[in-house]
Amino acid sequence: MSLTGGSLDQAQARKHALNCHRMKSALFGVLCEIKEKSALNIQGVQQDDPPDPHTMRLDNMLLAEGVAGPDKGGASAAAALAAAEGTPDDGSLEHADYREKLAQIRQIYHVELDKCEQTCSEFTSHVTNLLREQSRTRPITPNEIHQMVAIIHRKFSAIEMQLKQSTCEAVMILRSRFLDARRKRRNFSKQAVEILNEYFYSHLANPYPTEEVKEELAKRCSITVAQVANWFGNKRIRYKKNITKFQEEANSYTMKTAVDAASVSSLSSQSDSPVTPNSEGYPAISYTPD
DNA sequence: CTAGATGATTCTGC
DNA sequence: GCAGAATCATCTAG
Repeated sequence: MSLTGGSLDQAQARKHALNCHRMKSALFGVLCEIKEKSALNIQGVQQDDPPDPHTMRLDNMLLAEGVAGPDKGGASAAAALAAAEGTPDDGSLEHADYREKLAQIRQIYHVELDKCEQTCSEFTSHVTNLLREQSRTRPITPNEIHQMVAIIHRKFSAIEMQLKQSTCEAVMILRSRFLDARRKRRNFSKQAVEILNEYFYSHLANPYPTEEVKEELAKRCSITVAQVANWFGNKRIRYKKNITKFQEEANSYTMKTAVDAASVSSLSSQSDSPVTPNSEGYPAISYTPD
C-alpha cells in the first residue's frame, strides 16, 4: 500500500492520458497489424474444419440408441434388442430393466452435456469480456478475440466428444450385457434337472438321446431342445471327468428308477414318461449301497 | 465374499 | 454336423 498508495492517482492519471493520447488509435493500429503478421498471432486455426467422421459416428450411434435426440425412453433400442433376441416370452422384464438403465445413461449424458455447454458459454463470455477490457490498454484485434473464442469452442467440443465416447461405451456395455445370453443364465428347475438326470442315469451306457427324446424331454422340462442338448453335452463330459463324484447321484437315480419300475402303481402320474429302458450293451454304473 | 456348480458358447477333430 | 473339451459368465450355498 505504501508503495502504490501515493502514486495510484498519479498512475490513473497517466493511464487516462495515454488512453486519450491523439496517437493512441494510430499506434494501436500499427501494433495490431504487426501482431497479425507476427508469431504472436494464433497459428494453425482453421475456421471451417470439416465435420469429424468420428464425431459423426458417435452422434449417429447416440441417436440410434435413443440417448441423443428426442426422448423415446430407449424404446427403439429396446425394440432392436427384442428383435435381436427373438425371445418375446421373458423379454418384457429384461427390457424394462434395459430401458431403465438406458434412461439413466441418457440423463447423465444430458446433464453433463448441458453443464459442458453452459461452462463453455460462460467461459467464452468471460474471456471475451476480459479481452475487450484489455483491448483498451493493449492491442487486441476483434479477429484475435474471435480466434480465441474458436479455440475455446474447440477445446470444449473435445470434452463433449469425450463425453459422447464414454456414453457410447456405456451403452455398448449395457447392450452387450443384455444381448449376451450367458449373462441371463438361469438354473433349470429342480424338477427339470430331476427329469434329465433320470434319463441320463437310466441310459448311462448310451446317454445320447435322439431328437425325438430330446423334444420330449424339452417339453417335460419346459426348456428348449438346444438346452436339453447342452445339458446332456455338459453332463456327459462332467460325468466322465469325475465319475466318483457322480457315483452317489447315479446311485440315487438308478435306485429311483428301479423302485419306479418295480412299483408301476397308480401313484405315478407320468403317463407319458420318455424314460425308455436302456437297450444298449454299454456297461452302466454299478450300484453300490452303503 | 468365495468356491464350486451349472448353463452356454466356442473351438477342434472326426 | 455332432461330440468332446475348454472356457466363460452367472448362480448359489456356505
